[in-house]
Amino acid sequence: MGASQIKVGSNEPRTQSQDSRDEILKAAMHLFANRGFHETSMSEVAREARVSKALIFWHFKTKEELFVAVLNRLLEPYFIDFAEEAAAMDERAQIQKLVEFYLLFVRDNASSVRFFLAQMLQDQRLSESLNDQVLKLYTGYRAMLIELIASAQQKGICPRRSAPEAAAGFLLSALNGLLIEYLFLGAKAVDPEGAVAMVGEWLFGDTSQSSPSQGGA
Amino acid sequence: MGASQIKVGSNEPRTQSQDSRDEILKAAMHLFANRGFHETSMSEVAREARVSKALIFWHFKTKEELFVAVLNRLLEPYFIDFAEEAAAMDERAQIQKLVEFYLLFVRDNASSVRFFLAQMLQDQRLSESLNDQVLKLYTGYRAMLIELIASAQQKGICPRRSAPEAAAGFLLSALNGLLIEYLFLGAKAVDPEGAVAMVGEWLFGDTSQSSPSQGGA
DNA sequence: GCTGCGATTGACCGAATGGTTAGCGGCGTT
DNA sequence: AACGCCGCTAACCATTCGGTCAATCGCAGC
Repeated sequence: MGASQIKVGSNEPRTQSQDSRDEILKAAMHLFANRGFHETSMSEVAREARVSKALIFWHFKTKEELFVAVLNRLLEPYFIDFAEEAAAMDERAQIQKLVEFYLLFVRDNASSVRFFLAQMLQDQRLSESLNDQVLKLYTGYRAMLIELIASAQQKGICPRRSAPEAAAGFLLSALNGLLIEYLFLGAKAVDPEGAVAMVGEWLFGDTSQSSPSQGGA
Repeated sequence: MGASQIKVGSNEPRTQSQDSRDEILKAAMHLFANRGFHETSMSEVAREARVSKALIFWHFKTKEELFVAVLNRLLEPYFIDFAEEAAAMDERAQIQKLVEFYLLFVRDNASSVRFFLAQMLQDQRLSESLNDQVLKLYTGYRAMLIELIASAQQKGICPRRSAPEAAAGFLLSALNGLLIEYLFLGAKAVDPEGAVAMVGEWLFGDTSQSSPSQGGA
């Protein structure tokens, strides 16, 4: 229905097909992320993308192929390099920056994080590639933490004497716990600042508490 | 097909209908927990329960009704009272027991925990009642932790000076983090003993490490 | 103007879905 | 022996699913 009329102001000459493919991906992202794989039908995607169902199958051979395309698209913002952000900081500041970064990212990408988590929990077969990539992210983050903690311990900044691996594992668990707490209870229950302060207190024996309130039942 | 011939030796006189209803619930539990709501068809349930599909609709009006029945059945083992288990222990032992209990429970009920988590993350409408009950469990557990920590602080056992709410929240987050770590990486990555030791170290300034190994890359 | 080709569509398909219905066997009651 | 009810089933129903196909549309090159 008049799809050829739509020519939103994009000066760059993209093939018309790229446009429709993108529209389909956008619609599929939205639907898959909010309803999951099995609960989303190709007809719904077609309707939301204002495109015929057959066109989707022209762009993507099967529903699964569309799904993994969506997965990869949603995963893109997850790959950023932290290195440039923490150029000349001491270990302690780097660790805290890392923690804050994790939590802010989760807050800003809550919907896709929720989607990935649910997807990996439920349908392991469909999300094998997803599993690999997430695991890669996870181990990378973990390795950075271990290195930072070990370095901090050597410099004597960190009084805690646990093995860096164990400390990093525990810290990561706490972060993941905050993640799911955030997913369920929303922003009201978790604030990055408080968590960062908590980590500082735990790892470095801090007692400076900038925000001493935060009671809850 | 000859279903009336099956008369497994059960001496107790339960109505035949209760038997079939139970068989259906068992099959549905298995299938729902391993595949989710939308991915499980009533015909599959019927086949696994070795019962006609119509009989399922005779016991349960709709698929959703069967589902919530399964939910409640799966939730039963989650309601236990901790009070009797920790009768005459000091706060520290109680806290550690509580932590150990949490982790052991997750390990022993991993499949249903995974199912609940995925279900709540994905389909909030269908799991409203589930949400309520889990939240109740959560806040109950949290309240116990808060009380124990506060009490330990008053007695001077716990040197950490954070607000009990904050400490309990952080501890709970760590536990939830261990939960999802366990769900993804399996038993090899998380051991309750190590976690309990870690908590002791964190909360009470312990340095006794009974199992000093456990390196990882 | 014709041709060729990438992009797009409506109509269609078999399979599976959640749910219904008419009826059947067995058993306790009268 | 007739009745009625409970437990149960095979067959059926409308709808929706993922996927296919022949037929177009628009446009570049000749």
